[in-house]
Amino acid sequence: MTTVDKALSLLDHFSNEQTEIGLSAFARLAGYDKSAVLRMLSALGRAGFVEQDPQSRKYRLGGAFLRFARLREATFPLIDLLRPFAMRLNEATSETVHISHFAGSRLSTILVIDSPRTTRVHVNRGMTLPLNATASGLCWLAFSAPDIREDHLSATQAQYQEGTLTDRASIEAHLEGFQATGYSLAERSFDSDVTSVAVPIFGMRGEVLACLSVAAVASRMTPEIIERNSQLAVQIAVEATFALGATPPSTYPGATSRSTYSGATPRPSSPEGSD
Amino acid sequence: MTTVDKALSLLDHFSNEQTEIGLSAFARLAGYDKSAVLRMLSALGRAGFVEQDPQSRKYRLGGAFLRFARLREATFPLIDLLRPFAMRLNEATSETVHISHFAGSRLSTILVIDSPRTTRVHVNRGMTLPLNATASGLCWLAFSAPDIREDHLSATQAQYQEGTLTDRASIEAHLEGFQATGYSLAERSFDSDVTSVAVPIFGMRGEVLACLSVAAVASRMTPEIIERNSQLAVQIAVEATFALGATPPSTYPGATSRSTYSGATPRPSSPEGSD
DNA sequence: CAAATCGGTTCAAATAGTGAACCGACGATG
DNA sequence: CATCGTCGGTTCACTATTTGAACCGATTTG
Repeated sequence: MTTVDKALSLLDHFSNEQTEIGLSAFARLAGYDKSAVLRMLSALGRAGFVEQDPQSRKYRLGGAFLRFARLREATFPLIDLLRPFAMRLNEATSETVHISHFAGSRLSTILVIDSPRTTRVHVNRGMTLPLNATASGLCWLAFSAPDIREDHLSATQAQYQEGTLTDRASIEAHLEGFQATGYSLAERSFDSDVTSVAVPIFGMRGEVLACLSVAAVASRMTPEIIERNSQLAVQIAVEATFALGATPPSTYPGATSRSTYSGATPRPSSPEGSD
Repeated sequence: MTTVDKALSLLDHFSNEQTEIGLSAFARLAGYDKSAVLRMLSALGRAGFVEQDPQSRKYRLGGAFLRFARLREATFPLIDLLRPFAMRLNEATSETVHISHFAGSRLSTILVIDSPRTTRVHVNRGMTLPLNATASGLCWLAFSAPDIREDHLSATQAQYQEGTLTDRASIEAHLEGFQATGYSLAERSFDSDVTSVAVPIFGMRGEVLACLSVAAVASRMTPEIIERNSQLAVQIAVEATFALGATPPSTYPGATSRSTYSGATPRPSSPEGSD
């Protein structure tokens, strides 16, 4: 593990719950020596990746991320390209739809379109999703390369609800089922009132670029509705994969539904777009 | 300069013009050894800050920036807070308004609201602005701390147009003028058809958090219009500073116009927000 | 007011980074 | 179709950077 790895891993300790961290707390969290952490934070600060609150002397994420995120979307406009597909799925299901993306050893939500219903699931943009407890996480595991899957299966899995999958054998059994059907399902597994399905969007090398997910209040999700929503999701995800210039792997069950492709109508970028 | 500094400085070679860079090109651009660059890029890749195109083997910015940018805005919602002020200035002037932010040794545009007119200035979100040639850059220099200003004045300044300020003496002379009036002015200095004014928004320690700028087709910007737009900008920037919980430094000329403060109405976050 | 904790500094010891040389693969060029 | 140049990536002796225990003064806490 290089010094750069250590420095960058410091950033992983920031979260929605923990937005500011002091030097000593950082050293404790990361398990590095205080002087080492200070040197790394200074370097991160010089680059604008962290900044220090002048009052409290605590560190928080820096403004450089705004620039780089913009540049990243200019380079590879994932969110812009996928938004219209998420919107179509949202319209077709009237449920909250979100897209998550794996980067830097986290699966994180990059786009959310809320359900129009009065009772609906709220998903925070930017939220990190556990791989074993959410439909998106299980989807990512199921359709990723075996060696990548192995890395994450060997880690211990947190239990969020009674029905959360935590032991390796049952997770693997479910993953095989998801590979066969083309979508993943998580019933009251992360949140006790939420049932979700998720489907993979593939990149040009057959890797899972993102997961498209429908999240609904669990009581609404009868087997029939689950079936209908997942079919819609599979179909739209396959279209999204094609729109990205990729093709789903031949092993992907939804790949046969290419005939239903009716042309995507992505809009370039929301003029009102935030950030 | 630590290894972390070097690794992070690699990212600065990405731009809107250069979105993908190969290993050897990187080594040449950065002036480091190829093996060192490879090691640093690998570390950046492990953290999701760069990713490699599987075909061309070139490197591009990674997906982790999406997560961190979101987290940064959750921690410190600069863009969300400033958007309503930029919109008010846009409505009051009917010109393109943009806000720029200094981080990681770059001044970069974080928010743009286009003019409604048929001839208007287009500013790219995410664009890096030269300090000596734009109203925003000059504004940032004029109202930053002397030692920070010194660092950037001692660097050589690029010439973009005939009238671009490049020699240190005349830049400093202009900065003094801007400090006296409270706003900066750049006439046909970066783009030959654009004239801009910019004003500082201050943070809690009196530092320049962001610059608010009005950019217009140069032929429209008569001295009277410049005067009017800059007065509006100063007034709104002072309000924005107060809305951030800060107060402009007592030396700032616009600070006296506090009486005109009529209450900010920031909306929390655009539900249609992109990214 | 004493004890604990904070952010930050120091320096000898230990570890990680460096870079010239080298590799096979690929694409132009003669 | 052989040659040359360049590509991404690897190796390893040499060397420069990182490490962490001890220490500092300033706050915070009991």
